[in-house]
Amino acid sequence: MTPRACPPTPTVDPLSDPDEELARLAAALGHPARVRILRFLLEQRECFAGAIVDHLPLAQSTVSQHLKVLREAGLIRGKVDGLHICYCADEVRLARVRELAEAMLPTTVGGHS
Amino acid sequence: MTPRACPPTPTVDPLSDPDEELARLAAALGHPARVRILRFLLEQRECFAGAIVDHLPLAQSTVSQHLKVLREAGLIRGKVDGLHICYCADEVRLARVRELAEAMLPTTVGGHS
DNA sequence: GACGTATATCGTAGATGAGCGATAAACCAT
DNA sequence: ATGGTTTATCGCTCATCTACGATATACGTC
Repeated sequence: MTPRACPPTPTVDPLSDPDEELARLAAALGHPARVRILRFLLEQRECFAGAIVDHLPLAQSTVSQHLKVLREAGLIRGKVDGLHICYCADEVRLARVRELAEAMLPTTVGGHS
Repeated sequence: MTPRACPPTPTVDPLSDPDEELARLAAALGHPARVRILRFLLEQRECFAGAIVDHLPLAQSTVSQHLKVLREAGLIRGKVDGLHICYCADEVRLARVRELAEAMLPTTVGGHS
């Protein structure tokens, strides 16, 4: 019974170089805590930052730092909701990750004979 | 007329934690030079390390370092061929990246109405 | 064996990242 | 305005990453 999905605010500077773009996205995913945050957000659909802090064995400031990295990569979005900040995964952006990963692999592994 | 595909030697310690696994793979992809190397290898199907060095604006030792990171992540494999070392992308491992990325997204973004 | 070639590793300097506690900023309630 | 709550930012330390030149290792040739 979550109130609402976060509003669309995907503002990431559009990289001209696709290698750069993939590298940046991958780097943002390159830490287990950030993967956990992302997975948690996808499970919960959305939640306050405090819930994420409670969910991880890290200090509040550290989690906030990881959230910043994910935010700057465009993978999550935050919306102020009174005292809290409501975070949610940016599924459009995640789809882009998938798209880039799929573009790297011309065909599925299929026949390796 | 490439001599042969590299032999299968995918020896990466099997991580129990899928978050860790994804984070490690993403971290290996988290540098533009490494993305370029990987894309180059997929285009060329396989090539000697020297060709990769020539293809990038980096010192030989730096490229060798990046190759090591990719190797340790299991994303590429190297086979000694006389004086050279023949590198190729490990498509099984790359498929795993895709698999993990897809598992993160329960459904495609599809309907955003 | 001596020499040239190809690749990896070492050593180092500078940049970036991870983690924390402390503090600031923004908000709500009283 | 004061005080409590939530999140972001600062300052710091320690570790890791990136890049390079120099050197080591392994191979093929002579």
